Amino acid sequence: MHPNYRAIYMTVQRIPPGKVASYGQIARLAGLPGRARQVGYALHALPPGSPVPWFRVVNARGQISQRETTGAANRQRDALEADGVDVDDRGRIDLKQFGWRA
DNA sequence: TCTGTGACCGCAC
DNA sequence: CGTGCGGCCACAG
Repeated sequence: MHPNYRAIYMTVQRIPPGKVASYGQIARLAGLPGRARQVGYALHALPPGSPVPWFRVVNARGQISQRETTGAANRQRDALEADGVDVDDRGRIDLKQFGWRA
């Protein structure tokens, strides 16, 4: 596995339950400043059933990122609510309340 | 090599 | 509040 991917996955696993982090934030904490896109790519490549809590990663505006199939986004919303995070009908999250401040 | 694409970001309107 | 634009960089073909 690519070292950068490993660093990204390690960082994502540090997000506390009930909190969310942005792609850019993960990139910075993983030692890859400005490479938020690679974080998205790494999560996209993540196999199903992995221990990495990918659902705790949202974009900088506190919204669930939309992808090709809306199914994934819906599953992410469910996972977050099961995690105790409030998500409105438009997929928005209050970062003041649920943002992870490392 | 070169090109198109993308689970992004920040700023200007 | 929303949309658009340039910048970013890894990956696939």
